[in-house]
Amino acid sequence: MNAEPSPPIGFSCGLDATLRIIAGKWKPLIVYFLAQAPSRYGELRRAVRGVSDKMLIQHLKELEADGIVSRTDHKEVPPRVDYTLTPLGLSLAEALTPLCAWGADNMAEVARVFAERATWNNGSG
Amino acid sequence: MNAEPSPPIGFSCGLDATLRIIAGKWKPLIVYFLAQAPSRYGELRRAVRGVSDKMLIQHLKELEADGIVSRTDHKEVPPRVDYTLTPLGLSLAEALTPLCAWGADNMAEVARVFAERATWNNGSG
DNA sequence: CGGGATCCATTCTGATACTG
DNA sequence: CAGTATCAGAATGGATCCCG
Repeated sequence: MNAEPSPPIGFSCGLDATLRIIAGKWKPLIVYFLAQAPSRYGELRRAVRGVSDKMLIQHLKELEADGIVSRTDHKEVPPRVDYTLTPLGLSLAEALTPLCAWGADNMAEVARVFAERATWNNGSG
Repeated sequence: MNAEPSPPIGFSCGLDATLRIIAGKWKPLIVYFLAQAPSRYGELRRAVRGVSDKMLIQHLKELEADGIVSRTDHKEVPPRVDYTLTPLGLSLAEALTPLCAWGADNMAEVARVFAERATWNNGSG
């Protein structure tokens, strides 16, 4: 093999630990959005544009198991479920803020890079 | 489908843009490590524990195409190649700092959560 | 040392259809 | 409205062999 067998819970640094929590395409977005607004399932799904029901539910469950989000089922009909951040989740969302700022600050740059990258992919016509 | 067709380059927020860049299991680690030390290929591979040659090279190329890292081939023998952050990459690394701090601060919590999660998986039935 | 190509298995993600 | 089941496809990663 060409990589050291990594220990199950050993983190190389704090960032490594954080990544275990936010690994998943939509998790950072879910956490960050929840920090800005109280959110029902449907609201969340509209906010995190592009996510499917399957992934949203799956990530929500994992985030809940990880102590980042808290689920409240109001047991009404029609169904109403609220997702909110735990204190731990809130602190994580705050740590995410600089990334949001970075993206906003360099959005033009990022968009340009991805526009170029798109030209490679459909170069076939 | 069950999700709105998301526009190719439309970002819902700055975080969304950032995620396009650091999407990839090892990218944040690569960027963050590069911010701390000048790094040859081999050093990087040892630093980002668990990554395979295949993924490291692949992510490095993408990061280079995205203007985050810069590759310098010294054309020596034995081969020596250095990877460094561009100014853009450096600013990204700085935005990653709070996540590293969060992980360090909550490492015990994260480790505990993952230890519990491990018990589900090998509950042997 | 640094980099590359391939095969194969596992995991993650996504699209569709369905339920209460 | 909220959540679930199932299948298809892409990404990830291990192992292995190759090059300068």
